[in-house]
Amino acid sequence: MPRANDDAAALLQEYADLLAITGGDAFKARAYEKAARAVGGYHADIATLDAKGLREIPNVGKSIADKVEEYLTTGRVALIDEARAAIPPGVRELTAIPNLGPRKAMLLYDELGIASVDDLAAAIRAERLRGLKGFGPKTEQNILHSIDVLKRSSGRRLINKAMDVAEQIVADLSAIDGCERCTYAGSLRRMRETIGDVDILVAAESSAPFMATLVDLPHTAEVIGHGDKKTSIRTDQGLQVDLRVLPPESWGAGLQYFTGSKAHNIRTRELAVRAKLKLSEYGLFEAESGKTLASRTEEDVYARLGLPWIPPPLREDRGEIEAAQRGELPDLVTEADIRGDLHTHTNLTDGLSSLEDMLAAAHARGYAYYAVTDHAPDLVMQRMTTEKMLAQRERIAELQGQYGKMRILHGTELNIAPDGGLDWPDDILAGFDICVASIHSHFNQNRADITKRLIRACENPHVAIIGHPTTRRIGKRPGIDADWDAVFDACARTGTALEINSHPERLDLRDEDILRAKRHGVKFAVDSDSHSTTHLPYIRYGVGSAQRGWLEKDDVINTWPLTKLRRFVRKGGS
DNA sequence: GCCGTTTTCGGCCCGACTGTTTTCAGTCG
Repeated sequence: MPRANDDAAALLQEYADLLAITGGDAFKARAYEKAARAVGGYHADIATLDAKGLREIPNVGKSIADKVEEYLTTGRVALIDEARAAIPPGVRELTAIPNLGPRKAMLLYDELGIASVDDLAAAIRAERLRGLKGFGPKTEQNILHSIDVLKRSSGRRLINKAMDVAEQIVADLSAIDGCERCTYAGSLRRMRETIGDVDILVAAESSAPFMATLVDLPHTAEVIGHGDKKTSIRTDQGLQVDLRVLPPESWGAGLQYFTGSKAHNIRTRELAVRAKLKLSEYGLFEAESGKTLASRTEEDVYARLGLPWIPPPLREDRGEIEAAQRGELPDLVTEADIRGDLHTHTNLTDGLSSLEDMLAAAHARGYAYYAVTDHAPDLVMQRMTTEKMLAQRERIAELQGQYGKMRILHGTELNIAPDGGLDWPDDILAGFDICVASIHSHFNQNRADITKRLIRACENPHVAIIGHPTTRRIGKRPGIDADWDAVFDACARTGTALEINSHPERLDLRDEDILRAKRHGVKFAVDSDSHSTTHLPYIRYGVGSAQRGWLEKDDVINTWPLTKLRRFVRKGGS
């Protein structure tokens, strides 16, 4: 279920944006931004906190605690409502365009009355921005391109947002009398990186109580359609949810049908037709007699088609049918296989939680090992120093053994400079248990330079993992342009793992990249890149991507026992 | 607006890049 923390954080962030747009005190805006981040990543559910508890959240003082409390009791904050009323919502929307910040958004609104992304695109095409201070031809082109990127991703949600909604609805519907089965299907069950709408299935004799409950849920904002077999609603966050209630004997066929993908279902239906059968959401039937052959479970349906059950993340018609027919489906890695997280932060750099809190949360997840990998000095804004790093190492040595048998690894996330160089010289790097190296800037280098840059990082004997390799941010920033086949070759040759970063905004590498990299013999690390204790569970989404990339347990280095992992990290050195 | 102390106000992540400008503002990480 979405925590109140997320809603409050969004509200505080909105107020920070509004302050920045109206040109208020920049430090005040920053204060709200910092508070928003802290509330969003706070370990406790704010709905359970009193005024004093709220004040204990870092960067939350009296004024912001009062506003959060007002939100918790009334559902709104008067001051934020006022600020919102002063600026059309479309103006804030403009700042979602990369390289267009609050000042330019406000200028566009003040000078030209532009109050939406569509307005802006139209204004540029009508050449109305000519002569506007700070906007030249290059900027116009960049904005148009960015709007394009934005549009292409619009309408789809990050997987964690859709998952929160789906899991809450499944819990609500499962509690109703007469509910035999209930789960989510569709692209969410296939663990796609973004979700268009949420499909919920229920197996029950009578549909009415489920339909009625969905329509009356607190987050239901609009009823799109309300029928006997199907009801569709839109949540207050604009996410469409379709509920289908199936007779229990059709559960398996329905689940198979509504899980998709469309391409996979076309293939399974073709198989049916060739066997003189008919496959629908109600079951697998003999074409002539109409006799039901299978429908109660997915396993039955696949078996009657001559196939083993196919895990949903594989159902994209990317060769899974053929592999299933040959009995060569991969034995996919699962979340339970993950023995540790190899890329995480603390509040020593830009994390929100303390070292001790992160370790306690990692231990609670049952990890056998856990790497602390704060940023290194080249990311100047993080103000890391060699002294701070060494102090952290000492502290970790003290804490070793205090979290059951979990081994704490001292690592770092290095910054790969434009020339492929790293923050620290080799003798310092040698002191770490594990080094992740990632690109954080200069995304626009040409393909040849980026490729050389990544390969040079791989060739460093201390770099075990390339973090978020493409640096993309879903819906916000495309990935860097590299000769990936050359990079994958270098990873395989040097024994450098590629990260599958599990943060829902990154999911980097993507499933297609993973499939490609695996063919080069690359190993992978599924990491959370946690900046708060609340981010550790994101690993499930990285595992989802790994499954979509057909990875097995042995492909993922953080499923390995520590001794084997340590051998890999040494890259053939001593 | 928050924080930390120098306990009552001054500092707040800092540097680089881009596209604009003609010396810099805005944006980003």
